[in-house]
Amino acid sequence: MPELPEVETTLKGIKPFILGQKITNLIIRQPRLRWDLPQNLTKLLQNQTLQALTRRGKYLLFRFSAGTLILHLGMSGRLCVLKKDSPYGKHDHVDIFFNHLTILRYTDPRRFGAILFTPNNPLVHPLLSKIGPEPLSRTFNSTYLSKRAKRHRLAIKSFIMDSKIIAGLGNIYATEALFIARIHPLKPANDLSKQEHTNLVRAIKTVLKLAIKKGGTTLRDFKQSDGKPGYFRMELQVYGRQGKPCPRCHVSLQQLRITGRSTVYCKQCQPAPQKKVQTKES
DNA sequence: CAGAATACCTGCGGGC
DNA sequence: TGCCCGCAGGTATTCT
Repeated sequence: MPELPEVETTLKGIKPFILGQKITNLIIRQPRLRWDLPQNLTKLLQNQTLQALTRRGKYLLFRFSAGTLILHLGMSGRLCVLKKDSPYGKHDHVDIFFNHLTILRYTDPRRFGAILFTPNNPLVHPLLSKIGPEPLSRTFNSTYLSKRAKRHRLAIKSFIMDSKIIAGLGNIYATEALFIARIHPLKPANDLSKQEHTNLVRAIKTVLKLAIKKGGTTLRDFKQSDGKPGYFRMELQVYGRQGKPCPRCHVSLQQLRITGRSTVYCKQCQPAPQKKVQTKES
């Protein structure tokens, strides 16, 4: 469910309903997520007014005077805004009540998500301190990418999915960006040319911006306050389309597995990397 | 040290 | 219909 654009969509969807509002209560039905919820979370948040809601990578940051709630949606997490007394389901683990009448509900079947609290600057929290630049910021550029790639021989797809290199890029968008940039996902990161780095940076920004734009249309779901999640529908060019024709050249799309993650690419548009030949002399 | 495998959970679709 | 298997948008932790 949540890659960077969906987290951004979630943020935009819930923000107008809860910013400046005061937390009156919490209902915790399931405290066991990736890590157990803080024991005293209700006490920490009670009577706290939401001062700011921001995003860092795939983490949502809810700032209060006492500190910051750090929330990650994991693989299957969702947040939605509901009216009080809305019926809850099996995986609706946490309800945060604002002004007695609005519920911010956290739903997560797989419970890979996380909810943490820090009294300090969240950006120095161990989970956030090592995250790379935001892909849509100016600091994420080809100079940065080629500099970081120099030391790494691993597949470019794994490289750009490393949050220490870039914040928030997941399997779908890594796959899509490599297709757009016409780079084979297995190409070693330090074998990319300067031009390829430039193309890849541009492709990442393009695909994320477009996805966020499309996610914007789902904001209506949040406004309905009816418990429906914000769907994120978009036109994926290659992800999940293995065996189907490449949208550019119509050759059948290939699938492979890179460090456990399914990867789709076009063998014609994304030519296989040159294999390095080991010679006796060198 | 880089990079790969593993672990955490539930649900779903396909094959039998 | 039901069981078993593999797979799923993430990432910290453990291993080699």
